[in-house]
Amino acid sequence: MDTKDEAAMWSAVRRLVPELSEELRWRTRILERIYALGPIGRRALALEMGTTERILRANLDFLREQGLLVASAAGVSLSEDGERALEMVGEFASKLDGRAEQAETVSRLLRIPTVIVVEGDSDEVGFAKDNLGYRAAEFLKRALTPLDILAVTGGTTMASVARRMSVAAPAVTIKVVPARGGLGETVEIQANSIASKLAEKLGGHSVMLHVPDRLGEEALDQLLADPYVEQRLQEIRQATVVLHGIGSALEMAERRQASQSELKLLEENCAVAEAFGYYFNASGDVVYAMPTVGLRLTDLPQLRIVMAVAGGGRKADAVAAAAKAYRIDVLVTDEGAAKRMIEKEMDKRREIE
Amino acid sequence: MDTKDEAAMWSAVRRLVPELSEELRWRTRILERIYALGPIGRRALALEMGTTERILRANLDFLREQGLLVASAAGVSLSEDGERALEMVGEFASKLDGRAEQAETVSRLLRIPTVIVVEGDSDEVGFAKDNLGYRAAEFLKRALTPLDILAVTGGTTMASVARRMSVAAPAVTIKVVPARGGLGETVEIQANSIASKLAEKLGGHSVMLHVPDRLGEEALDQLLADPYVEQRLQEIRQATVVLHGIGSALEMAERRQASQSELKLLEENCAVAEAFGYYFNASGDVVYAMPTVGLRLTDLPQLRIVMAVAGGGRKADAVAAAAKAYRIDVLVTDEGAAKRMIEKEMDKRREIE
DNA sequence: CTACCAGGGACTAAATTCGTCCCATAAGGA
DNA sequence: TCCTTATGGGACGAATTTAGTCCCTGGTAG
Repeated sequence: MDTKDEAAMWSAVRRLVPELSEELRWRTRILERIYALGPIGRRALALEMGTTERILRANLDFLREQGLLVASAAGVSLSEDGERALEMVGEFASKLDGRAEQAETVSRLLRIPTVIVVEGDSDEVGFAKDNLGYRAAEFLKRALTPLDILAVTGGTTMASVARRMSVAAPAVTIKVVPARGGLGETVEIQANSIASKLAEKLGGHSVMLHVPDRLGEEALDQLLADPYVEQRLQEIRQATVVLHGIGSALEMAERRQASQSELKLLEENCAVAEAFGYYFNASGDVVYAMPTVGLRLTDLPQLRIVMAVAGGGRKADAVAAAAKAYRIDVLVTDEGAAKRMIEKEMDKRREIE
Repeated sequence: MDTKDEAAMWSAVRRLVPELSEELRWRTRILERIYALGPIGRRALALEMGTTERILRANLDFLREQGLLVASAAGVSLSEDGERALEMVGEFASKLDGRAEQAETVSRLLRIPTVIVVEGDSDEVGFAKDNLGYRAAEFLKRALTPLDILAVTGGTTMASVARRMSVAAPAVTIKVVPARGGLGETVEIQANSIASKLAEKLGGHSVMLHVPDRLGEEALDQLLADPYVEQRLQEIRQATVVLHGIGSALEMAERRQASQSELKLLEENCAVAEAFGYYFNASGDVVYAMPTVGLRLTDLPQLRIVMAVAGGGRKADAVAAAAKAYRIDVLVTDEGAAKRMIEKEMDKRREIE
């Protein structure tokens, strides 16, 4: 079994028993602490690890039952087996902890307060994008309050968030709106469809904004004057939370069948990222704005939470650029993207020195 | 990481979170059944899998939450992701289930009602013998009643059972006796020491039987006439449960520093197994009995439970021979031994045909 | 000798799991 | 077309497990 298959298998195992990795990591950390702090008392260890005495006790009892540690008058310490076991799972555990480290590093480098890194690489492993959706959905569900108005964009990543969102308690009745008009994608990954699906799962309701893609200037003006569209835009601008994807500029332009002149413009201006219909260069400057209606960049500062979801090594540059362009409060990404982001940023900082 | 390291790592992981590998296996089986039985109802599936509706329901809810299966009016069926996940963990799960299969095969071939196969090979992986001890101890603890008198033999395997026995509720006050007299081993693995340790863990008390190893005929007779020894033997013969190890004949003879004539006798008679101080050939015939006192082969039929613990590929022949020599109710062994036992027995049956 | 912290026991409250019914409803055969 | 049947989902209380809190005895360092 080669490495990629193994990664996929782990992904599947973690999908089947997610609490396994949590428990494993937790117990490994306990063993590590005990190993480091020699014979230590239950209460002192609980304080050290930020948990309660009783809850740690259950774990210690179990580990002792398993013969991994021994208790003496001076406190608990690792048995011979315990040291061997710790050595064995050490590599594995550091992998698990690695993601937490990545998250912190990305958070620091891109100045994004909350960063969640899921395992895998959306460009390679099939599960990764799904994990992305799952974690994003979980976070969103906890973050939303009944008063929130949630704006969402389109794309396959957003679609997976909607797909993995579990049905919430009926107490939450949230309004979900598409952040931008239709984007000429297949219907399943349009912002409208995703808003509708999310609203259904969350027990709220959604508002549609149907505008034709690729508007001309004069058509846009007419549309904005339309009272129906006007009202929808009002609702969209009242959004308090926005969930959006970030795309690689050229891939997005291609997917939207941009004209030759547009493509040329993007290339000339070194566009690397796309979000909300805006294209950004690596420094975070807007180099092109698509002629469509909806949430504008200037609306973002008013929002309570700006949440971005994007994964895959190929999107690393795009995410970094977007983070420079506007305020992102929460980023859900994957190992593949996180790794490349860290590498690139590190390189850049070295150049400056 | 090579295969052996990986096996050791898994061993450690399972040691740290054993309940979750059980969960993994269980959930995988659920997915398998659903995959096989197409859309199937919760109640029908529960009946099929020998569990209750409610308990299955919790699992199904979880798996649905994870997006691995979808529910329709016709019942639950695997989602696309579910099929992929099942394929991914399939190999892994079959490994897990492999042991259960081995156990059943050994049970059938050797006519031992209860067979438990633990992972690893005691001859190779350091953890295996410990696992052996753990599972044996767990089984024993559940099987014992307060009225039982437990007889134990010596050896490193028995020592690991005693070591891994957890402290039982004080309700159980069991008498533990050594099955045979001292066997010239180091003190930690003598039957007396093990009986003492087990009694301590179980909250019972133990009886010692100190007799010198390597008795002459006349000394043996004198000893048997001694009223103190007489009384101890009475207690030993009243044992209701016996826990014993099985040794490879030649290794045991060497360890006990057998004389040249004894070694020659064993070789000539093709002795392969040793248990309770008796040596057996491959057919299960007694070829030599050590001159010591304690439980005799003729006492075994009166016992409620005869429990054997032996692992490692090198002991496969010995276990098979012992199973032919006397009644074994419960065998705790490991993958290494089970694998070789199955191979050998299969070969033998093929020869007969 | 004393003061302190250790592990382990014990009891209670909270949370979770599990057994058991019920129901509206879609599927499938007659 | 209707009727039987089995399905998923809801609900609720009993039973079990988990977690908070306090106490006790005992070893150990100063």
